[in-house]
Formats: sequence, C-alpha cells, structure tokens
Amino acid sequence: MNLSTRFTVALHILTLLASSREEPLTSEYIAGSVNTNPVVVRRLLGLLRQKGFVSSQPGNRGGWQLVRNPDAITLLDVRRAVNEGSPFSMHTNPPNPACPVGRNIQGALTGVYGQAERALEAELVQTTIQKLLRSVQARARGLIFLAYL
Amino acid sequence: MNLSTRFTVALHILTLLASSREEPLTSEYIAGSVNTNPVVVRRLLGLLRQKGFVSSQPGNRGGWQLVRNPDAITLLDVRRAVNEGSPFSMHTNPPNPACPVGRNIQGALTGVYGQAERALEAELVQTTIQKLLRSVQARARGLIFLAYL
DNA sequence: CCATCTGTAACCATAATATTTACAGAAGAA
DNA sequence: TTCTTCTGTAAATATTATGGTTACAGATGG
Repeated sequence: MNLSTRFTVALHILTLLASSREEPLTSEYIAGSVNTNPVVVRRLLGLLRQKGFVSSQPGNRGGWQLVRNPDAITLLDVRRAVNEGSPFSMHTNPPNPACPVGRNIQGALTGVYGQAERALEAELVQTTIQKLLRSVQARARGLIFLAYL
Repeated sequence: MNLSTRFTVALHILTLLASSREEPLTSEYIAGSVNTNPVVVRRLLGLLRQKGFVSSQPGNRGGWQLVRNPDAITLLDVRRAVNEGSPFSMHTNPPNPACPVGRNIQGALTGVYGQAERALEAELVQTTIQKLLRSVQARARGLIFLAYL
C-alpha cells in the first residue's frame, strides 16, 4: 500500500463519535463500523486523545467520546494529529554533494514542495468533522444530488 | 519510509539530463549523482521512456537523453508518469455497509480529497524541469537570496 | 465480585521499495 | 571481427511502514 489509511480511518472514527456525542462508543463497536480490529482503533484513538480530540473511559459502560466541538476540528487538524507527513519525500540517501545538481536539487525542491503542500492544507482546513457528518447524514437520507457536498 | 521517493528521484534525473542535452548520460553516472544503484536508475528511466520523456541508447557511448523540451515538462507530468498516486487513501477493508457512517463516509471523503488533490496539482503544474534547472543553477552559483525561487 | 473496556506489549503478515548480483544483447570503436 | 561499454531485465534479499491478532494487566460501574 502506497499510503497510510490512518487519516481516512481517523476521519471515519471522529465522524462516528460526532454522531454519538451523548454516549461513549467502544473500540469494538467502532471497529465494527470501520471493519478492522479493536486494537487498531484503540491505537489510533490513543493518539487522538494525546492531541486532545477525544477522551476515553475504561471499565463498564466506558468507551470513547469527542472532547472538542466537531465544527472546531478541521481535516488539517486531524491530518497533523495522525502524523500524516508530507505527500513528498526526498532521497533515501543524500545526493552526491560533488555534483552541482546533486548538491542543490533538494534546496530547489523544498520550495516547490512547500508551496504544493500549503495549497493542499488550505483545502483541508476548509472542511470540519461537523461538515463531514452533515455530508454523511445527507447521503444516508439519499439527498445527494451534487457531486461534492 | 512513508512515501515513495520516485517522484523526487525522477525530478533529480530529469534536471540532470536537462543540464546535459548535447550528450547522453549513463545510468552509472546518474546513479553517482543520485547516490543509488544504476539498476534503480534504469528501471525509473525505463518508465520515463515509456511515457516519452527520455530515450536510451545501448552500447558504447550510449546512455540516456531528454526527448521533450525541459520547459514543456511540468512537475505534474512527471508525477503522473511515475505513478505517484493520491496523497490520500481509503480504508484497506471496505467499511461496514450496515452502519450509516460506514456506508457513506467514503462518498463524503471522495469530494474533499478530490478538491485537495486538484489544489496540489494546480501548484505542481506551475513548475517545469527548466525552472528546476534554473533554480539549481542559481543555487550552484550562490545566487539564492530568496527562500522560494 | 463480575462483566466490560481501556492500555499496551508482542508477534506475525503483507506490501511497497530499495539494493544488489548477474547476465543477455545491442552498438560504437579499434 | 573483436572488445568494451551500456542497456534491459530477472531474481533474490533487505528494509520499512502498516495493519491484524492474541494476550493480559488494570480500571470501573453495577
């Protein structure tokens, strides 16, 4: 797999939690929706708890709940929280410093990559978990007539 | 490593070839600049030849050369040529269709992801191999005073 | 107490990539 | 023609990221 699915799964889970703010959801229930293992869910939610998005309650009637307001959580916040890095990556081994191109290519690329990444992030900051939930709910009611809601 | 370095290495190689349009460069020479194995270079260049960016010449005095004009090659062209996919990826296993969120989350995400990807590509299309070469050359001459040239 | 859940470690499986060796064949040069 | 230089590829191995699974200690409410 080329990329991590953590971002997608995190959005899925946060949307699920946003749809059930009154009572906590267990990692097993969440895993049932995501179609994965409860431990995978707990690992990811543990990360999101560290970043202050959710809280957990052990023991009977425990589970996970949203802490922050779903329309105060942007997709960019989530992306950063799950450590989804840049869509670009430099050479594994440093290029040859004796070659003029090798010595300067990374510096040249850093600027371009940075610009592209900022454009990406500018889009992600436009959407919140709340918007995502509304979109999912509208689809569940069959109210989607436009491609991008 | 989170992501493939193919895109970066492809840009490095194409910039190198753009700096030596008169005579072909061998995979061994190129590998020396990139600091990797000649076979890795040949595999990647084989892909770029299929897409019409470069040509190869076997035998004595052979090597690789640019076919297209370096300012007619955008970073987006290269990105697509090396099969660098979307920076986002959906669930590994399909979410639970019995869950309203599970059933609709992918549809909701497709729109957002598409928008973000288009923003990214709109940036990549602004830069060409020629621009990259100029940027590298300016750096080689110590003429870089601005962060993003 | 007991059933329910989190928190985490440990281990295995999988997939994408990169690295390396090896060698057949093409092609210019002597 | 023969030699040397390169490409074109296959094959085997190593590395890394990720995901899936089992196991179990500890917390907690009923």
